[in-house]
Amino acid sequence: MKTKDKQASEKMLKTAGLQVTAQRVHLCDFIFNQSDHPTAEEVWSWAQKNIDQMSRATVYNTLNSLVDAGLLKTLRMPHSDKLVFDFNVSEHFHFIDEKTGRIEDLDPKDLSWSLKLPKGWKKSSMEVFIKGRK
Amino acid sequence: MKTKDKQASEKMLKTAGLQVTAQRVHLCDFIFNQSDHPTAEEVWSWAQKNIDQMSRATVYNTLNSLVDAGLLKTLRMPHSDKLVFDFNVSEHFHFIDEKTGRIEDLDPKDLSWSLKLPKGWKKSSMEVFIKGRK
DNA sequence: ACAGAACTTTAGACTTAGTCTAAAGTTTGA
DNA sequence: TCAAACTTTAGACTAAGTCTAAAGTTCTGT
Repeated sequence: MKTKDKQASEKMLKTAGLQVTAQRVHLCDFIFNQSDHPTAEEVWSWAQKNIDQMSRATVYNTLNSLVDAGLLKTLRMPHSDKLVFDFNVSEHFHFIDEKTGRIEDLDPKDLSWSLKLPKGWKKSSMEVFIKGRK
Repeated sequence: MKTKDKQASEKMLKTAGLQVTAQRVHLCDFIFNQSDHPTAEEVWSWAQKNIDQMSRATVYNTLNSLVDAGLLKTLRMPHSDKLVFDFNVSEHFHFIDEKTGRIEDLDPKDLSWSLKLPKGWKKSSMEVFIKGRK
């Protein structure tokens, strides 16, 4: 791991109020610098190959801590039973390539919408998945 | 099961090109007349209580056959790891009540939207989940 | 109506993704 | 520096769903 990436991960963890541990720093480096919408199992399988000591529970604990700290969001895709993690935590939508299953971010500016909910219902968040081909 | 419901289920199965069996007729009656966005496990637990002979595999087989035949759609909700079945197969969107987890259909007329995809990308379908409170 | 083919159902083993446990190790802060 | 708080670990466990192959049911052609 590059020194600057290591330092960036450490800083991010600290800023988020999380303890800095070797395992978390390694995982953050992968999640934020080397992966794209990874599933938990992808993170775990990377960790098994690339980190000497790392248990499955630590992977899941770390992912959950990062979500709780607001550094990651979880997505559940209509086409798969796996939980997906997204380090883009600002509002945006997702495109799923039907051929490859690959997930791409869509700029929220590219979807304009207006919603009329029944009286008294209040929207707090919104998920949009576009399926299609490239 | 009411005679007219039984006949309706039989007709629906036939029309869809599926063999009519006692198990499928029972399950269809529940799915189409007595449930609302059920999960597979809800269907299975209903079946255990209400049908003498019914294996878990039959519940899943039947649900999958109904999906293949276009009579049901599957949904994967962002907030749950369970597959949900929807007998409303026409275009519509979903509202999830944050308090209860309950899923409500939204009339597609109540969400107007326009999407600008990158050159060459083609949308084939779209899922929208609104989370909020009532 | 009958035989054989095709399809469906069954119990229970299996798989996959993820959680839990409790003991050992690490980090923090007075 | 020491204790409290937090984190990691291996592996058992759980939940949701799939698979298997044998037995049962329905369909098709005559």
